[in-house]
Amino acid sequence: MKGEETREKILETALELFREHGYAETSMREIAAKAGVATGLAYYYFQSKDAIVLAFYDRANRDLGPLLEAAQKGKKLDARLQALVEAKLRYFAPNRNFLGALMGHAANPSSPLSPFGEPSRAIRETEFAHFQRALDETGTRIADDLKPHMAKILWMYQMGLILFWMYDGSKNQTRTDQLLQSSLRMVVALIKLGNLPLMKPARKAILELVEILEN
Amino acid sequence: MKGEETREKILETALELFREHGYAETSMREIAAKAGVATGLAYYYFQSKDAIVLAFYDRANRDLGPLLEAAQKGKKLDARLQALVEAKLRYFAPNRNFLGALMGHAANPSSPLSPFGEPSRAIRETEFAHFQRALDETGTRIADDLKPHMAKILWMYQMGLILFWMYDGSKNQTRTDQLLQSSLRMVVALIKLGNLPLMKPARKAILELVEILEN
DNA sequence: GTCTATATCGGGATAGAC
DNA sequence: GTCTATCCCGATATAGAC
Repeated sequence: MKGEETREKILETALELFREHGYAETSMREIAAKAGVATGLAYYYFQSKDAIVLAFYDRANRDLGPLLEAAQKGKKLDARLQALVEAKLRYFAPNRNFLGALMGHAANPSSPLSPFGEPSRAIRETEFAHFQRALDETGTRIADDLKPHMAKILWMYQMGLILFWMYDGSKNQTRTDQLLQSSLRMVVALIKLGNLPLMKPARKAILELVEILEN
Repeated sequence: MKGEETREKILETALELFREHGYAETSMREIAAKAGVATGLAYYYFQSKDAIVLAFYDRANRDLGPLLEAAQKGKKLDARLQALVEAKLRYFAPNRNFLGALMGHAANPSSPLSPFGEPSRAIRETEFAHFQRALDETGTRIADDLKPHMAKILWMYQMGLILFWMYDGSKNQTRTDQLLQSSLRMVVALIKLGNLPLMKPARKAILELVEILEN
């Protein structure tokens, strides 16, 4: 067993243990032992425990490509957005428990595990693109001033939903489903409303916020 | 009363080191050493490193009492809200660096350090009360359906601002100031707008969200 | 009740030999 | 590429001094 195979074996074992016992509760020693390698070797392939998570993000991003592709079929914006979010939640569902622990780092953009940080930039960009595509292909009309930011706004909305889902203690995360339904209606309604000329001041306010948030 | 002094000494030293080197980078051994006590004693007074942070929250809450009191002077809602938020930011400013590291736990309500968790419930409640008071004393009119939730909504808004501030890399956190200005105007405008009868459906949507979020 | 000293455990991470 | 040994950390436990 060499190189890439060993790496894969370690990653696979680590994720298994994360799912079973949680992230913090799983030690590198355990991972190495169960994978049948020395502790040092695990560190040879992954600089840190965090790095294992980044590898997981990376794989998730690759796997999600076709799934999100398939979600881009609806004719209407709300259907697309719902499909995009649901595809993601479905994919991550088996890992929901340990992902929650990781999202603890979400708020800190300088944490390597934060979805807002540098290491996950590439992943984030492909996600923006999916939202952009949903907007474009459904012919959603958006006022010129807001247009360049709308995909990012939707992405942030999605992150909020995912965050909620991770800590949703309700059975089968039914509360997340409710939230998705209600909030989605609101979001789509707001996008439509936002086009009215009389909403210009509101758009300006939102724009101001978005620009401050983006640096 | 020798005990209380030692406790204070350890807490003070810990916060100093947290400010200087960050939370994760400071060890209990260091804290004890610099405080001139045995490691075991630090654990005698604080069950864990986290417990030191909780003690800090606690003291902050006591200290903030009079400061927030003083902020409740404005005649208008926006002035009050701004004063409340600014008082808090001012108080926490010296600890901004290490607080950022702690907020990493913010998203996880089951973390003992999360501002949304059980251990900080008491603190949270007094904060709600301050927002409620600002609403009451400025005679802010709020539709009956939203009324019971408005203080909590404002509290969440404030937490968002604090979160932004903690990771605001701009000089003197000027971007936070901007964000406070722009967002505050929006919030107040929305509260006023929300009273219009034609906003009933919007209120209902918000209410739905708040109720799902509150369990 | 307050405090020191020390031993011990399992954790993340590293160095260096093979 | 792989392993063994080691380091420092947070945390726990304990024995004993005042």
